[in-house]
Amino acid sequence: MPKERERKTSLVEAVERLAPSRRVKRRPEEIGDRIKEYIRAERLIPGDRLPQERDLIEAFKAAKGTVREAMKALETQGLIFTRSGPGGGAFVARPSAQHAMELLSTHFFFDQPSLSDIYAIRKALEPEVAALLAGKVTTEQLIALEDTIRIYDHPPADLDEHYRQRVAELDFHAILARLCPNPLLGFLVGLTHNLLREHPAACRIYADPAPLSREEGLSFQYRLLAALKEGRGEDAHTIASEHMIFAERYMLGRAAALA
Amino acid sequence: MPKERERKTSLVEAVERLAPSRRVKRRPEEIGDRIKEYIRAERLIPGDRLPQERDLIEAFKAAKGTVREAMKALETQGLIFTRSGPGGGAFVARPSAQHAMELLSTHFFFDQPSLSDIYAIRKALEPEVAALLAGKVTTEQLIALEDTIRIYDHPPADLDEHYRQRVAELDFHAILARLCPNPLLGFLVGLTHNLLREHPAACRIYADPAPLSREEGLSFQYRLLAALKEGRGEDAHTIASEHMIFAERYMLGRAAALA
DNA sequence: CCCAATTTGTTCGTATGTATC
DNA sequence: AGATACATACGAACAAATTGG
Repeated sequence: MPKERERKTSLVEAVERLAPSRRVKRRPEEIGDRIKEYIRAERLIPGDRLPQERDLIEAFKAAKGTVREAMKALETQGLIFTRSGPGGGAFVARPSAQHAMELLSTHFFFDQPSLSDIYAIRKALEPEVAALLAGKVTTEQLIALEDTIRIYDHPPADLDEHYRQRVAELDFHAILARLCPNPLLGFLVGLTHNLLREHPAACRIYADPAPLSREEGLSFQYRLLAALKEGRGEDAHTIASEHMIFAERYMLGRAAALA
Repeated sequence: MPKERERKTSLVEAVERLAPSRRVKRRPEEIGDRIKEYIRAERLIPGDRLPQERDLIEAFKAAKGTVREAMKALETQGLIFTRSGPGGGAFVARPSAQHAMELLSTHFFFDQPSLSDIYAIRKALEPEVAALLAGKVTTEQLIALEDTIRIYDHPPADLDEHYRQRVAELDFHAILARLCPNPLLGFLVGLTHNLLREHPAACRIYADPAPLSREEGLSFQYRLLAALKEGRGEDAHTIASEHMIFAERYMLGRAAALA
């Protein structure tokens, strides 16, 4: 394994090259930053393997626990993951939108945005998603969307199905967000869905067997699907916008009724 | 210190109450989640102190290093911070938007959104900020905004001032985002600014002494300020929207010229 | 200014778990 | 099944930082 040796050497070199400014940070932070720089400098991509724990310990002249804390921080940031066993070690991770959204949800741990705060974003962004997607949805993707609608196109038999239907309605929009050609836009819209999913008021509404006007809600999604299929971007924008206004009014009304 | 004792007891109880499902997660993750639940259950708020390392070790029957890895993960998430020395320990942190955005920047480590991806968000969201803010900006806040404009209301003397002017232009919008009564909206808009600040193409544009049409850009901000002052929400929305369209066209044009 | 107490931060040696061959 | 290579967890000791006398 000469490749392994080269990499080891270059890590040590990289470490020694950037030697100064000791002790301005705590050791694990410093090591974590160095490893980040190393990933950049070596142009490592997701799936690539990092040096072994043992080698990192040697390169940084740090204890196992310290290196492990540094790796833990990188793992929490979603930058690496680890596997044990032979051939195991730390690997560069592929950034996952889900992981990033969970990180953000701890940011809203204390002051959660209100329902109308969230819907202000949805009203502004989801129409853009719809407009971007018009005429660009493949047949399979359309089928997936229709399958999702089918979950909630009929009255629920029990409370459990009722809940699953409400989740599926969010899923419909989440699928659109994932298909969005603008990854940032898709990410932000997905984030609003995540915030809704764990919003206390929204959870109460979803769990409550509400007298929702099924036809009115469904008609938006059917019309949206048709507009997407036929590439009518402006129509898709308008429909999505009306849908969001409708959904917000419904959610705020239910929240007031339950409170 | 009876308070300290109660808290300790309730941690142990909380740990033992939720005892099942061992070994589905790795130990530090499990401990980290438990501590999060503990923070929720005890209604701890930013500034409150968590149990000492020693007590956590005892409560979870784990080794010091394991607990430290768990705390490191929470610290990385921006949920806690630690101090050493007497009276030190782990404390619940106040969520910082800056920290959260830095976490996200590692998510866009590999595939950065394009300039037009970012401007698609800005075009949709910044007008909303402007509309929300109309008539709600205090005199001091208006002064701060005017001070920022004054940084770039005149031709730059040298390349360095030119760069600082471009940064100040973003700052103007960042100030508006911070003032935004919808914290989620403010956060997301601030995120787009952060993405721009570290976007390679945007950095090149900012560093380049470009022939920008100063008057046209400035007129947007003066008109916006007037609309905000006089509470004309719809006007503010329109002006911000036009400004974003103008800014995007400018940025895309410069990017093409530099590439 | 230093000394002592307290609490986190770091190190080391060892043992255990886990996946691969 | 057994050997190997790796991460994971443990426990005791020591170092550094911070506070108050």
